[in-house]
Amino acid sequence: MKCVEFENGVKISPVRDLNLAETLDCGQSFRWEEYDGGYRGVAFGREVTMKLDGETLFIENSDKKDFENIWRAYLDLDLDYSKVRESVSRLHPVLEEAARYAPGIRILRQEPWEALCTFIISQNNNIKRIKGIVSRLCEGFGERTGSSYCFPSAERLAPLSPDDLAPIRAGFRARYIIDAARKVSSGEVRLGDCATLPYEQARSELMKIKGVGVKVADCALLFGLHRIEAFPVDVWMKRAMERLFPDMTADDFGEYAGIAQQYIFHFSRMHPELFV
DNA sequence: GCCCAGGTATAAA
DNA sequence: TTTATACATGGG
Repeated sequence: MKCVEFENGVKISPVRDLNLAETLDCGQSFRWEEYDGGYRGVAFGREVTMKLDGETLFIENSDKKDFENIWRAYLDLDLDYSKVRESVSRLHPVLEEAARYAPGIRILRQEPWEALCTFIISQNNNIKRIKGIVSRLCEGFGERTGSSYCFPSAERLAPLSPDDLAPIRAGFRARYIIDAARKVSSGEVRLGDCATLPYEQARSELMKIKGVGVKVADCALLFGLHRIEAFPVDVWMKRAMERLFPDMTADDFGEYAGIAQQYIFHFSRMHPELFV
């Protein structure tokens, strides 16, 4: 995989098993928008536009250093997803179909705090509205970068009260966001340690936060701390499990459970009629 | 108006 | 231990 700089960014090739729409707009990050034939968004304080032409990935408004420090890991480019698909496809024929349906899904390595916070917002909510709330949160409290705003840090939100978040219209989740910000910034919840703690302990650590149950904890672990063994089960997955995998439990999905879950989640969203 | 949305806290059985 | 309900908001 080679990375070379051009006027306004970097181009990387070859990049296989990546589809930007499937990866950036499949319900794991809520901060990417279609823009000029690609996707524009902010992560780790950098606003970039990503475009894909065949097996060449263009990251505009970036450089070699940021690619190595941020985007390489963000897009999980060092994991061979062709092998992952082979592996999970062996588990179940429906999983094979789901993986073949969206072979360009990759699990993002997002900022842990952003993943935690956005999935707190996600509870009993829909993706369109989650995006709106997250966008207002960034515009209202994040620092500017380029034409957009960074995700506000836990330290920035910790001194606020739930009422201060009224403008973002997060509803009952506002107090959960503040509780999370306080516990993360004070170190009462050691978010960084959740990358290496045993899985059950990492889950418990996050569930010290009000409004964080098993689903939100698993999403934060999977999308923010790259614990790909985490297996978030939401209402869709519950239905999919009952309907399509009645003989399997979360443990049967193996080391790539989180990735398998995302194939199924995306597939089930695209084919809701199969999940009545 | 009613129902639902990448759930969880709380109370009651 | 399991099951029912409220929760804020907005789109269908």
